[in-house]
Amino acid sequence: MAENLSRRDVIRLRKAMTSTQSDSFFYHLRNLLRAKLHFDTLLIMQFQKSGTPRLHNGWLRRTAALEGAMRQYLAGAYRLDPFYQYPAPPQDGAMYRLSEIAPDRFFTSEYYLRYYRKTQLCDEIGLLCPLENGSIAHLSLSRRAQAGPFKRKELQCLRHYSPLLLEMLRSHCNFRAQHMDQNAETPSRPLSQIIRTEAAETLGVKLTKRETQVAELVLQGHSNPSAALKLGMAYETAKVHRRNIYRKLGISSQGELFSLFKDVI
Amino acid sequence: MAENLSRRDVIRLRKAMTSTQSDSFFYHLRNLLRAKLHFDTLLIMQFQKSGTPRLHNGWLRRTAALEGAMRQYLAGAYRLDPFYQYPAPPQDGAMYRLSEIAPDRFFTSEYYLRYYRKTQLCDEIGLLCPLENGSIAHLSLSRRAQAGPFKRKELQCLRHYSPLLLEMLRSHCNFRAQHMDQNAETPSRPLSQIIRTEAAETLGVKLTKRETQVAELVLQGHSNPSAALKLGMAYETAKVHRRNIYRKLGISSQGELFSLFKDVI
DNA sequence: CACGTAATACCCCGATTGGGGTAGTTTTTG
DNA sequence: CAAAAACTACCCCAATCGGGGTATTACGTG
Repeated sequence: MAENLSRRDVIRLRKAMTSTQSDSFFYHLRNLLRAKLHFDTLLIMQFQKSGTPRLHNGWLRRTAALEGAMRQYLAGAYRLDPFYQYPAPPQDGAMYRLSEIAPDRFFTSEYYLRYYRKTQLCDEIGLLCPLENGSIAHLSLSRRAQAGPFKRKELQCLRHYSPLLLEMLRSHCNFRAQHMDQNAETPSRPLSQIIRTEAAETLGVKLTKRETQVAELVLQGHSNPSAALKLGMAYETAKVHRRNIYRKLGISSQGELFSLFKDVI
Repeated sequence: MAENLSRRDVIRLRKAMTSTQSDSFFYHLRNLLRAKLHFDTLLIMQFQKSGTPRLHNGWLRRTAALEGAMRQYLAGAYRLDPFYQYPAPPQDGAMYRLSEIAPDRFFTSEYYLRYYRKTQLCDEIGLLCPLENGSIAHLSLSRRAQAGPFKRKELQCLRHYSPLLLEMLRSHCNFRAQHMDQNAETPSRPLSQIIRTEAAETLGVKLTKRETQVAELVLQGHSNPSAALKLGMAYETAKVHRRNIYRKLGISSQGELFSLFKDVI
C-alpha cells in the first residue's frame, strides 16, 4: 500500500522533519515526496494578511510557460487563485484538491484560461495551514496534463501524511518568517478594493458594496447561483446586482467584465 | 451639410488626389479627413494574397495600448480581424462599418476582448478595395471610446466621398506596391491551416475539413447559427461539428478553444 | 462492391446568461 | 423625519451552449 513507508522513506521523512528549521528543508521535502508520487511543481508559499504572497521555495519542471505564469501569479493574478481566496483553514491546517475548492465556473474563467491553463497543469493539491502571525502557509503540488491528474493512491498517500506535512510546513514557514524582512512586505490591495477604485477612477462609476462583492466573485469564477450562495442571498438578487454592474460599467457580458480588470489584476 | 466642401476642403482634396503616387499622400489624406471628421487612428494597409498584411501608413493617437495592439495585430492577430477575413470586395471597392460586418458574437470573442477592446476603440470604418495583384487595399479609421462612435454626419460624409477615397486608396497602394520588395513578403499561414496543424501536431488530433471550418468561424466570433449560415448548413449540423471538435480536442467550452489557439494566432 | 468515415439534419434535455419588469424592505443621508 | 439609495426577491422572456441520442446520405478507398 502507498501508505507504507520503506526504510528509505523513513530516512527521508526523518531528514525532512529534522530540517524544517533550515534552508535544506525544501530539498529534503522534495526528495521525500518524489519517492511517493509524481509532481511537476512543488511550491511553498506564504499568503500574508495584507501583503502579496511570498514564494519561500519553488521547484518547477523547466517550462517557459510555467515560469511566465509564476511571474504573473506573484504580480497580481494570485488574487484569483482558489487557494488564495479560500476561507481560513482550520487551526491544524487542511489539504484540498483544486477541483474541490474551485468556484463552479473556475475552469471557464479568465484566470484559468489565461494563467492556469497555459501552464498545462491539470491538477493541484494544496495544503493550507494558519501561522501565528495571521498569515497562511501554502504547500502546492501540481501535475501537468501529460502526467494526468493525481492518482487515487497518490492522493491517499498525501492525505494519510498530510498531518505530518502540515506540521513541517508550519514549522518551516515560521522559521522563514523569522528571517523575513517584515518591512519588505509589499502591500497587497484586496481584489474588492481594486474593483472599486478601478471602476471609480477609470470609469467614473460608483459600485455599491454588494455590487463589488458580486463582481469579485464573478471574476473569481462563480456563477450567479454560486455567488448568491456565498453571499447568502437569492440567486435572483445576485443576478440583479450583476445586471446593475453591467449597466453602470457600460458592458454587456462577463467577458467584458474580465477584460476590464485583467490588466489591473 | 457635411457633404459640402469648403474652399479649403477643396484644396485639401486636390492635394490628396494629386499626391497619391508619392509618400506625402498620407499626410494630405489625413489633413483632408481631419477637416471633416474626428478619428483616433488612421491606417493604410494592404492585405496580401498569401502574405501577412502590410502597414503602408499608420497614424495612432499616442497610446501604449494602441501600439501594443498594432504589434500583436501584425504578428498574427490580423487573422481574426473582420475586415481581413471579409470576402473580397466588389471591383470598385466598398466602405464598411465594423459593426456591420463583424460576426454576431465578435464583441464577446477572445480577439475583441484581448486585442481590440483594450485599445479603447469603439468604432471602425474600413474601406476595402481590390488591387491588380490580387491583394486588397484597406483604409481604416477608428474612434476611441471617449469620442464615441462615428456620428451620422461623419458617416454620411465618408459614404459620400468613399468613391474618391477608394480611388485614391487604390492609386496609392499600387504606387506603394511598386516600391515594395516582393520577396520580403512574409508568408501568411491561413487560419484554417494553423488550426489543422496545431491540432495535429500539438494535440495529435485530426480535424476534418468541416470541423476545421467550423472551428475557424467560431474563433472569428461566429455563433453556431451564424457559422451554419456561412457554411450553408443547418444550425444543428454546425453544433454537431463543434461538439465533435470539443470531444477530439478534449475540451468542453468555447473559452478553452480560444485558449488552445491564442498563443499560435 | 462494401465498409468506414464524414457530413447532414433532426430530436431531446438542463443550465446559464442577459435583459425586462414589479415590489417590498432596509439603510443612508440630507 | 422624510426622501433617496441600496438591497432584496420574485416574475417574465429569448438566446445560447453543451451534451445526449437517432438516422440518412454522400464519399472514398481498399
